[in-house]
Amino acid sequence: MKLVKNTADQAGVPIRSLPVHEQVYQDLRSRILFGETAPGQAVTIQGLADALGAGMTPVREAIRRLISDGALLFQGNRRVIVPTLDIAALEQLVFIRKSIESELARRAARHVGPEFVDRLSEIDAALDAAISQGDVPGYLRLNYQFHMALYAQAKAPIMAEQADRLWLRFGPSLRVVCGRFGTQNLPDRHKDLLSALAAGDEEGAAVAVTQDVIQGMEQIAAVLEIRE
Amino acid sequence: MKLVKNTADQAGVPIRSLPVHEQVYQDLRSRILFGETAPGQAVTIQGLADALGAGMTPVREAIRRLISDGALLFQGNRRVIVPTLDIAALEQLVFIRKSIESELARRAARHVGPEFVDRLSEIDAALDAAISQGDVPGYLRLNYQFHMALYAQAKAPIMAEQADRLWLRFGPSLRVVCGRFGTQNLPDRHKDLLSALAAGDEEGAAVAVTQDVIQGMEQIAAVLEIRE
DNA sequence: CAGTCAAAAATTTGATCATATTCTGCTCGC
DNA sequence: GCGAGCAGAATATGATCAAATTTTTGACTG
Repeated sequence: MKLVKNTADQAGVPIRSLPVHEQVYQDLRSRILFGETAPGQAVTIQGLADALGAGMTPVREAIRRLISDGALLFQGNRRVIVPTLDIAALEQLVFIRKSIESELARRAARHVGPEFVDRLSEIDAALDAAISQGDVPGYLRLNYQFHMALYAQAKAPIMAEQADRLWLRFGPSLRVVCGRFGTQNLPDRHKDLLSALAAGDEEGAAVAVTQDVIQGMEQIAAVLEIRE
Repeated sequence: MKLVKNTADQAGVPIRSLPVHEQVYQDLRSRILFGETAPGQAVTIQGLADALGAGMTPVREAIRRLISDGALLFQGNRRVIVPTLDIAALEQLVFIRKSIESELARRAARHVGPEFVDRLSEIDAALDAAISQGDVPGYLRLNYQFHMALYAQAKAPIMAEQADRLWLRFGPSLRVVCGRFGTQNLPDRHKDLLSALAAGDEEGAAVAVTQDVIQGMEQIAAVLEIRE
């Protein structure tokens, strides 16, 4: 797979060609976030460079960013892996997520308009469809998209970025959960959230998100405890 | 300034030579954190490479990491600067810091022993000395050291890392505050914290840290409002 | 004739790569 | 088992190309 260096697309509209290091970053990030690279799996610079047809300098930069994001772990030697969650890490993630994401929901509820609720509902409908079809990758992507759309509405970019980064830490494990339990018993807290948003109920939105966070993390915890 | 490539120090003890990109990262990080590079100031890859006597690849990696940390800002073109805080950013930082750092204090209080309180007290004494001598860099470093030592004791590495990263965002502005107001009117909330810790009072520790956070952020806010 | 704006050259800086070097872990023979 | 050497992978450099900024220059107008 060769990355193109495009200054204009075929329609003649000048598309800002992203730097290669940015493309590699996005690519690798999404692979990790949606569990395509499993926890524990090693990531090599040369392997990635070869796979993406890029030089090693951009790959190197992408990997450093992802290490800083917590999406990759630099093991004292020169080895880089996708980190494996343990109970202690998960417990900390729950605390931080509850604090930040509930506040983001609260703030988003302050800025919603009807068109926004519609858009979220659309995503949620697609999400339900993915669940009933057992489409795990689709579920993971839409769930992420749902939350990020919500947080973008909060008009608190720094908080939203923090939340976003946290998803990189448990994303890989979420995939493992779905691989083990399927998509059937994924209760959906999003309906509560949508009605709270439609009513402009800040606290209701905060509670709904908190519930969603707890529930998701509990599923991961269940898998972790089995593995012990 | 040339970075040494040491496999052993002069005493013969094998010292693990850090990779150049790591050295550059540490160096630049501490410069930003303690305000040696002012907010708004541009950071160039080649400039840094020349200044540190390093190649551009390691410098590049260090800069990417710091961008991911929020310590540097990548401006759409290819320019990188130390970001300038605004009120909205500061408000978000206050919220996150209160949530995370108060919890870290709570957890640290659970794990303190007398020797730890002693060590913190030592740092605090040095901090007082720096304040009374008007030693701004010393104050900034010791204050950071005080908080990080506390958070390390909480046995919650992920939360501590999040907190650490946030300091990179307001550190540069703290320096500006001290440059404007000096070190004299820096009230010190650390005494409350120390006695709470010594008493094993989790909530007391949490409150003390929250107060410390609020007070520090208010000082920055005051400067921001002047600048408007 | 002077001032201003714009175009173009020059310089600075960023992006990428190919390559040399060093380090790590592993294997094979003793 | 244990140590030397080997394969592979990471680190780091400098060269090269491209993009952006700055400076220079020149023409046109008032």
